[in-house]
Amino acid sequence: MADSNNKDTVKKILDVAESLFAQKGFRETSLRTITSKAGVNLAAVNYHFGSKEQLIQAVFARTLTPFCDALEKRLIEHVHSGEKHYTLEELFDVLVLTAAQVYGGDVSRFTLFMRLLGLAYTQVQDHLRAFLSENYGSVFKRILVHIKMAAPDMPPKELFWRIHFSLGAAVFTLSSYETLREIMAEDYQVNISLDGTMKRLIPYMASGIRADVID
Amino acid sequence: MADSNNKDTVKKILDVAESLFAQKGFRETSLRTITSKAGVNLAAVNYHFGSKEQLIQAVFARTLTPFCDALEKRLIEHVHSGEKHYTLEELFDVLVLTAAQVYGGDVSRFTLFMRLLGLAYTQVQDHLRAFLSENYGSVFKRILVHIKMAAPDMPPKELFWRIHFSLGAAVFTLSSYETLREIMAEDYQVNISLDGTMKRLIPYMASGIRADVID
DNA sequence: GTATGTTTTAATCAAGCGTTTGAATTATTT
DNA sequence: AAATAATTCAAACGCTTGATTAAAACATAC
Repeated sequence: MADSNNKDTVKKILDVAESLFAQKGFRETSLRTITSKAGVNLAAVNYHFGSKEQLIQAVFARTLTPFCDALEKRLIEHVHSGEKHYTLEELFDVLVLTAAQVYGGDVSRFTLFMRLLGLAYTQVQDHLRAFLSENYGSVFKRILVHIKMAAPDMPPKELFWRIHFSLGAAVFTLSSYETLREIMAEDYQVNISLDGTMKRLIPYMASGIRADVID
Repeated sequence: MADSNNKDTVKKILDVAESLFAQKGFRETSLRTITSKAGVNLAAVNYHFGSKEQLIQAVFARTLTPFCDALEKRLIEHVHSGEKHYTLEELFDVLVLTAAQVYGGDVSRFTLFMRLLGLAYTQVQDHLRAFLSENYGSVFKRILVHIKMAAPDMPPKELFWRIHFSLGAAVFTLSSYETLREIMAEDYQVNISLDGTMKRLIPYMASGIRADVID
């Protein structure tokens, strides 16, 4: 079993696929482009992953699994610690911190992945949606519980909407981060960081969620 | 010149293409699917529009042109009227009203188009981005001016970010409106309307944009 | 050093794509 | 009614796609 070479090929494919999927989308990235750019044979994808669909899922799992595990651990620990509920800002901070921890400072890979997450919402990949909800749905539900504790006075329906508004703001912004960065540099002569962008998102989302309910 | 039949074919193609593009994306919708569903010949697209790319642009133009014209007219009129600047809420209301006017109550077509707008951001279609910015960039800039008047104390960079956060919230929410509606009905036994959703977006975005700047 | 299982390779397959073509059909003009 | 222009049609073209195959190369174990 040539494990060293094996892992090389698998990793090379995952790296290139992640990058190309984020740049072009799933459908518009061919296995030929991936394998040639990774310097491996065309058949390697089907050999190591089974199919293109399973490669897509593997790309998500590689990042999502450690992130969700780390996040779940933090959330559970906080409940067990007996400390006060998170505020919205604290909760969002935990998300950002956990993301930073998992990515270990590799900003461009993080933005790449946020783009992928955005694509997962907008591109038709039924197998992906099923895969994500099956494997990571429970963590999402756990976050929901913490948001509800942070905004106890908000009517549940209203809260539901505003969480989705926030999700949209975050996914949309982070997935088009590279473009926005360029515009920012051109129009405002300012270089912004990903960290800074996420920090800016937090007060926006928190304030939006807490807005007065008119109804 | 068989104009009546011509317009029929053109309209049939546009209707079907709009719907399919919104459901599946541009790349994953083939001309064969469009033409067969529209009941016209495969070659009709290339005959009437020139290419698939130009068909995509035509789908956007059909809705965007009347919308932007109507919006521009309203904004200019308000400036000339000498009344006070719009508040953020009033400005967003104008956007919603104009959209409703252009769509004339056809909610499903409106949400369809919002999905398309979301796709335009996330799918790689350089020709589309160029087409949109060339034809509708001036209207976008005009809206920016009004937002700046509505939030005069906000530092321009911060405002820039928050506008994009809001754009993300709106596009994301409205483009997945149908799905959210189903979840809402299931989990909360409530039927929500598109109008109601947009109305809910307004205080969220306005409050988010006005959040305290920490810097 | 031979045997065994794993990985890589090049070639090929069937299917789907956007586009083009030239003839047939339909509508308009004279 | 004849001539002309616009539209529709079926068929084909060249190309790219994901997947499969059988042979070659490689690593590991005995």
